[in-house]
Amino acid sequence: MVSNTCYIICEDNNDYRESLVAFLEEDPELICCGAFPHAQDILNIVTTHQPDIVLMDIDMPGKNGIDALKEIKQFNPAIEVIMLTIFEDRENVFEAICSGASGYLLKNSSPETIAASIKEVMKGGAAMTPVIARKALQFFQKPSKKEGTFQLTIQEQQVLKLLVDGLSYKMIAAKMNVVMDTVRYHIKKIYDKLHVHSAPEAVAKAIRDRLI
Amino acid sequence: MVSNTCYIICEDNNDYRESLVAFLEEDPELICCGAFPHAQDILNIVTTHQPDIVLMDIDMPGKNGIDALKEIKQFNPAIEVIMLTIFEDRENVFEAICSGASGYLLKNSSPETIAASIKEVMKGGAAMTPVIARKALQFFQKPSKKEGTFQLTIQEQQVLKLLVDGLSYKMIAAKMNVVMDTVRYHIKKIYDKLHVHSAPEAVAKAIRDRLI
DNA sequence: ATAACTTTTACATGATGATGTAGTGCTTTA
DNA sequence: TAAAGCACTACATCATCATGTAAAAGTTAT
Repeated sequence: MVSNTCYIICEDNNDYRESLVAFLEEDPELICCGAFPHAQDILNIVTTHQPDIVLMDIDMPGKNGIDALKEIKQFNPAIEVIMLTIFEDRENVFEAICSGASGYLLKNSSPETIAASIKEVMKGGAAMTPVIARKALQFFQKPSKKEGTFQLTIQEQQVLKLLVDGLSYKMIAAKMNVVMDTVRYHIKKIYDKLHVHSAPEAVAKAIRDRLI
Repeated sequence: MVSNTCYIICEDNNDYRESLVAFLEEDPELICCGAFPHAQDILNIVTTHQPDIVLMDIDMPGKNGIDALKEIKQFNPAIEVIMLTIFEDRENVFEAICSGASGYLLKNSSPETIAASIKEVMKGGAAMTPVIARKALQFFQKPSKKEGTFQLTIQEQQVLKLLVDGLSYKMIAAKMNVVMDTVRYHIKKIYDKLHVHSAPEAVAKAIRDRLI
């Protein structure tokens, strides 16, 4: 069973686009069903050409590749998108990944790598160079106790966790087998340490700073 | 300039551990400075053997690999850790990545792949099979409006955002140029839609489901 | 245009939360 | 051992929140 993959490419550099397509033509599994110097009308493009996968440049005149990516994913999440770009800064990588890109390759990648990446993505994998992967991972490696966990005691951490889970003072007290006043005591100290003055604030801070 | 890499391995399967080490011995750049069938005393191990990188199994008798990973990273974030395991479920991958693993490989990876991964990590990259990478990426591809944004109206979204920012009803009312009762009205509806009964709960849900 | 719905406002009330003061008991440290 | 610090408890008070009912005002649809 031969499964061919139909791809389109949006890339404003004519030389790069054409030579990449020319290379990929060599591979019988990869079928180019469209090559465009922009992503202007991306939704029309994908409805018309029905690609399995889109190779998308970021920096293009008119609509940029990340906005195009968002439109595609909103329109049909089943369409895979690999970003193909010269930018490898945190912001672009983060934006692209969060918006649903299945891969992020630099343009200086070899065409062989790009071909292999397309196939990996079609097999349910993600395509990234190791350095990009590292950047991606760093996004959710908790900088948690970056400020030293705010020095919360065990009980305070426990109370905070239960607070984040939406429990009332009364319920927290029950869970911890203490009296409500004890819970108040701990919560006051939590507020002081987190520099907040209400439960919603504390919860937001706890989650965002990954204290819990 | 030859830069040798010193690694240790924690892996309870003797055959696997020994054959992997034997293979890696072939590579003059990779120096095994310790091989252990457990991670029991991991902090002592790393202080004694000073590895650049640790290959860590997850399922081991005594201390599991993820806990060991956490200890290592807390002790010295400069030590790279590659998880080497048979588990590729969401939870383990997520835990490992969040705890600072620089790589996550399956044990059925070829030893050549493992050797290459060690070198990639030492060059500042991350080591993951494409499928693992895909799982990792999915963690922060916003499932945002997975349940249809909970159908919050514009005002409700606005109120929710301000609530998450820690504002009181009074402050929210002022910001939105409405009376406090209006804020109450919206908040009640938000609670109904989110199936919660308090501000902390709403805030937690909003942040976790990326509604804001 | 009228019914149906949404948004805004008002009023009321019981529950919960935020904060302060203070006393007891236990552990740590000088 | 005395001082200091932390955890727990108690009591008090005012503010804020959660919820309900209800009535204008504005919108949408038939």
